[in-house]
Amino acid sequence: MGGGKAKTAITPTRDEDFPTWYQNVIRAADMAENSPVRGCMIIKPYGYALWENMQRVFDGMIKREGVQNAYFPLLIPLSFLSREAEHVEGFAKECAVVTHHRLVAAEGGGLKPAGELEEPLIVRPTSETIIGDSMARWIQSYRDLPLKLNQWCNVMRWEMRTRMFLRTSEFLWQEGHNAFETAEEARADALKMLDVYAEFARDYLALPVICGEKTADERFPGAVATYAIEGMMQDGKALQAGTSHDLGQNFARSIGILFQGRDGQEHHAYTTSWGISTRLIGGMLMTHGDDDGMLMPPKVAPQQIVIIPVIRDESTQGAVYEYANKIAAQLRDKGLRVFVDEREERTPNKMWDAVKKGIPLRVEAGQREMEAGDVTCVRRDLGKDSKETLSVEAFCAKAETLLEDIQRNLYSRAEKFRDERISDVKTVADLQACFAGDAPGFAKAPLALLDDPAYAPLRDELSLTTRCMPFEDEGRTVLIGKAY
RNA sequence: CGGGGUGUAGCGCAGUCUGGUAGCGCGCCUGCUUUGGGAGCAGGAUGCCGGGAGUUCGAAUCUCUCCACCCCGACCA
Repeated sequence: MGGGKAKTAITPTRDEDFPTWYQNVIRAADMAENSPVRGCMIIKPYGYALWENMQRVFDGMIKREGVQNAYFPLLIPLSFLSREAEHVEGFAKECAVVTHHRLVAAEGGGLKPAGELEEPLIVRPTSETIIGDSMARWIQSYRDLPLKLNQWCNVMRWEMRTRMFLRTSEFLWQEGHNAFETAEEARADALKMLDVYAEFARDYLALPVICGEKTADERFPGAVATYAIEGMMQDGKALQAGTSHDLGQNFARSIGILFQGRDGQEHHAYTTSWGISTRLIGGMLMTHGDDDGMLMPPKVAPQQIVIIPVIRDESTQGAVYEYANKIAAQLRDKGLRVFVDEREERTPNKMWDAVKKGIPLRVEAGQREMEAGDVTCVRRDLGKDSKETLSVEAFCAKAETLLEDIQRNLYSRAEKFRDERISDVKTVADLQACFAGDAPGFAKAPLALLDDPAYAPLRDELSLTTRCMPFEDEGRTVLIGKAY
């Protein structure tokens, strides 16, 4: 290559302007777009297919943990929210409120609400209170415990500033709500569900995450303890990718979740709640994406393999399409998700579309391959240098292994990136030096550093946050970084 | 809620200072030539220039006034 900069599919590049790059990857991959409603997003079919795959995998994982799915209302009576004092304080400011019902024609055209509700309803920002209300009726005896419920739904938080997938006013998630007889069981469950999150992130989304407990000021409103998985994005910032809360008896007390125990006495249940959201999609983008666009982890990729029939002259089109579809059928028999790109579009554009969408494996099948019984394939993670031509049989035999290899590669390079950007610091001065540069990553400090009087001013000046107290250090350290 | 900015074709923007028939790039449509890492040429369609009021013979442009959205902070999965 000459001295010129390589042409990238996405401009600006990550180095030039990370936030703009992020937005442009979403658009280039056709995952989502802004909606007419402030702060909300439209998830397009390609983005939603990714979410569906994530749901399918994760739903199976929690069912193995004995969790049952249910569905609770979108609207929650205002009075429910106020039951838990800390909870109200944490969420009140970001609630959307429904105060009226029914629309009638207004004078001068348009519509106006007709009746005012007796009690305002809030659009759920999370459902501890309304699910707790049902739990209070469903749980009577220790024999009803544990009760493990989950719902896949949308929630709304009226955020000041929104960013696609990472923070939107409405987002999709799962929220799990479990109830137990003892404090120990609840604590173990909160930790267990965090483990499930870590496994999901690591093994399916190829996201290396650090598991830990949140410091008191980062805790979920109303929780006794909040555990989180934290990821590092390619700009060095932290992303909280999932949380699991030990709610102790706080919610049970305020909502009245009581059961008669083995001792014949009434006791408050111990509850947990845990959630992951479409934010994980933003996390995957910022972890795996490159200057040519998205990179989908094979295990959840909407399309694992794209086959691009290369047409040189129209007389061969039918035969080449047939060839491509035959290969696709063989791969689908192995349970792989395959897309044959028969769109009426120029071949180079189809290739770039596949690149920008981050389809893990691209297969080119033209007359050349057809005559030899071959395919040409390229790995998205390694780029065009990985291009190789091999027989259909050989490729089909190898496809699953290739995808597993891509999955592993995505994880290990993300892990390497992260590990190179975690620095040990001992003092506030170290911390300051650590965040002097542009993409500092995380600092790992002794827990006592938080009590240093010089810490808070520096934290505010550099807008640092404590991410978590990693389990790997048994609570002796704290991870500090900039966050999304 | 504070500070800054932008509203003009589907998208991205110029034009506004200095008023005079609405422009460019991409995309889209048609045709021909092309097609293995982002095609070329020719033709074509698309605009209440954010809304309202004013000044003027004449307003995208000047004045007033609403409105919407974006960015930076405080808040957050």
